[in-house]
Amino acid sequence: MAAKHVKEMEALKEHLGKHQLKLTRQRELILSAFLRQEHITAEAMYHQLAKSDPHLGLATIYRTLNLFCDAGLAQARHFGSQTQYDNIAHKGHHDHLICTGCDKIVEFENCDIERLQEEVATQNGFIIKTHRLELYGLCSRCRH
Amino acid sequence: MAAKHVKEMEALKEHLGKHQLKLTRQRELILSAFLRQEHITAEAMYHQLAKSDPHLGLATIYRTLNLFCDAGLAQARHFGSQTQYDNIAHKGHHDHLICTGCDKIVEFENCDIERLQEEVATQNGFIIKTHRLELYGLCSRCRH
DNA sequence: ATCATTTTGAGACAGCTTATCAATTTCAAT
DNA sequence: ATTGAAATTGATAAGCTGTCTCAAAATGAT
Ligand SMILES: [Mn+2]
Ligand SMILES: [Mn+2]
Ligand SMILES: [Zn+2]
Ligand SMILES: [Zn+2]
Repeated sequence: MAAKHVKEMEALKEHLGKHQLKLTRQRELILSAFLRQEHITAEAMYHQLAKSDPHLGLATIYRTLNLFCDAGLAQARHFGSQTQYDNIAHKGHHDHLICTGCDKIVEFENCDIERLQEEVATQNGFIIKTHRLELYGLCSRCRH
Repeated sequence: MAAKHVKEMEALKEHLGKHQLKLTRQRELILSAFLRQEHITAEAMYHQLAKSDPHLGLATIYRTLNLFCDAGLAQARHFGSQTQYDNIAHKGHHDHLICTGCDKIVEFENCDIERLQEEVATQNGFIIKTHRLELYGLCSRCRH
């Protein structure tokens, strides 16, 4: 319990230190809840945490998840109308397959695609900083 | 002038006919303005058309651009916070390189990437219906 | 020309996220 | 341990993009 998510906590503390930010009870709480998820929206986390912490504000959730993005622990992804915060703390970069039938999300990684993306960028004089690749379709179960 | 965009106009009329919709002055006007663009937001088109047609409503622009999507002339893409309507009337499918410095958008097409996407989907039991691939970075000019 | 149906324009409304600001908390310096 | 400047929080207002509402106008089949 005490040894859980220590590395991520250290990463957060390092970011806080570099930017004159403070470690608060809320930030610790939200971090530990966030690290249990694969992807989550601010709203979903708000309702989840409200059970044990009814006074935690939605704005604080948003602020904190955005802070995690700055710290490199999370990545904001716009699936549909809401922002999903993706837990990339102990996962590398990855992209997503999204089932439009049941909203299932599958993560994948493909070096060949990444390499071709770089090629395309170079051909056009660009240097890629980020990218988004989302494949929308039907999973095996929803196909029927 | 009169022979411009005839094919797209016919495509629109065909769609209207099939769906009991009517051809209006506004739809003609918005179509001809839209076909001059590569990508445009509803807001941008609203301001552009307001010069010659101050009473054209923003809701009408949205409705009409969405109609073009249904008719296969346009495709909605969510870059950042706004929806860009992409003129795909006489272009096939394509993806985008986006400069975060100057907002320049370069279109590209890469069959190898598309093929690898299909592979990834198949491996995971998915059948792709659509996808989005956006590469964000700096163009040659903005790199300095 | 008639008239049922569709469309329009203006503004209200909705969903998601950020800004505001007084009160509280943190933490470095005593 | 106490102090106090600076950062943070929570409640809520505001912002932004896009859709809905509805009375008035336009369309087009007859
Ligand atoms: Mn993910
Ligand atoms: Mn395009
Ligand atoms: Zn599914
Ligand atoms: Zn640029």
